[in-house]
Amino acid sequence: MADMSSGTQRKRIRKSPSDRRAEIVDAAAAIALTEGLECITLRRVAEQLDVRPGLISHYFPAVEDLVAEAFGTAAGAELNALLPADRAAGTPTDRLARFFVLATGAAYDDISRLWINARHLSRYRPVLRDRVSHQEALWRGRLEDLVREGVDRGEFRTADPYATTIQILVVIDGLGAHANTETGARPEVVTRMAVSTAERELGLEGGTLSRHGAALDADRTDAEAASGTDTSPAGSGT
Amino acid sequence: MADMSSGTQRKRIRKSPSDRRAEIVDAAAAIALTEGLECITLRRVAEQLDVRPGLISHYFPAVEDLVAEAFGTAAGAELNALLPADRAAGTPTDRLARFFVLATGAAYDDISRLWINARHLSRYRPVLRDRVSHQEALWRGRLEDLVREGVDRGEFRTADPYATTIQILVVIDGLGAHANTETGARPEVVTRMAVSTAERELGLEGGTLSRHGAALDADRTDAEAASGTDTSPAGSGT
DNA sequence: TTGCCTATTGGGCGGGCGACCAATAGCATG
DNA sequence: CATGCTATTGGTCGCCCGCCCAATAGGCAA
Repeated sequence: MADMSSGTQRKRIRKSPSDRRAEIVDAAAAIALTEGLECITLRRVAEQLDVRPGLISHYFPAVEDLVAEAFGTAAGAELNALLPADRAAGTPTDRLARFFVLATGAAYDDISRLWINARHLSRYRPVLRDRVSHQEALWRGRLEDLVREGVDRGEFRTADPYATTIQILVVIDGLGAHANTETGARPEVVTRMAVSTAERELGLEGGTLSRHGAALDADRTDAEAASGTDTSPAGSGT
Repeated sequence: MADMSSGTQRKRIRKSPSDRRAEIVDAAAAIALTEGLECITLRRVAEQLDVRPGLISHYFPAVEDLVAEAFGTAAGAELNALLPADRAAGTPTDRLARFFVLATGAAYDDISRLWINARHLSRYRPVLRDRVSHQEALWRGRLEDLVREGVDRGEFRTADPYATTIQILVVIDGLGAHANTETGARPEVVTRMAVSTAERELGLEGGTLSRHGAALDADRTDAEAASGTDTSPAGSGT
């Protein structure tokens, strides 16, 4: 215990490459969500993990790769939260309603910000652009599967599940576009645009999804109140 | 003509502050459109105008102000191109149809990119954020006026012109979100989403705006073929 | 316990950025 | 033509960035 004052010489902690790598990606993903993708710098990530910048460089010789990886992790985690892959989580209608509840609330703003961020940065960073395209395909695919399942079960009705899926996503993107600038409140009709589009394109009676959503929202709120909020994807401990 | 080889010592050209300032803003706006807002740096703008970086600094002590100004100029010019302020340019239906032709074509991609760029950068730059909000208000206002005029003339039918306007803009934003990443073609239904939304929300028969648009598009193409493309806002010489 | 492999450190290099300032030279004015 | 105002220059400063590399020390295996 020679020196316990300021962090003059932290004891080195040696981890397995795979653990360390995962740790770095997670830290970068957390930074991406809270501060933005351009804040993923060698020094910033290193500081977060309390290691030296060179170490980050060692695992990611090119930072752009880390940025892309971080985005993929964050977006992927959110996708799993919004549209769980397993089919046991309720009827298509229930799951779609849940999706809209989560993707329309103010809690989705961080994700909107991330998408705007990534789509813009894609202009300059090819590796990230590929990742963004990949994630877009994943989101689209997951939602399209849900739509098709609903059609198969007779809950939804659409001639072109693919086109319907894209239309829903376009509206969601449009609603999220203002996450960094919006100030005032929007008319109810606008807030409901995503749900309305889905109901219209899926041949559902107006209000169907909203009603399911309201019920699910109540459940979700109750669960959170009882067990603490653990819906967030990456652990942003302090 | 003593020295015409490398630019060893360019003759100074002295301009009036207002001229120079405008020149700087225009150059910055051009850079914003072609390369992105983060490429508006003292050195880059100076190079474009063939002056020294210090001069830019002199007119804009804080670069952020120049960035905001440049965005405002570019976005404002585009707005005037899409939705001319004067009411003599045809019936509301015609003008709205023209708007969609211009705002949906591939030529609009640069503008989409600019909006994505600005909305993202707004996260970090307050001055820019204010400008973006202001431009959003202008676009919204201009479109809303058109909608109201159409309602007054009995061409459109909507209970809430404001909400209708926002819905149209949300769809346009959603369609433009992928300007940096999109690769393949989209289903026709998706491409037509903006027009469809407008027709639905304005109580127009399906296809009304498209038909007007097709006619206008033909005219526009003819005119361009005859007189050269001069629809672009900022002169990007060379 | 000893030794080795390698994860980790510490430091340095070049580059681009915004900001600042004293010196210079256009150009209108008299 | 001479003079003065000021638009413009040229250079510097500090900051943060990505990238690279030789030296160091953690911790598992022998």
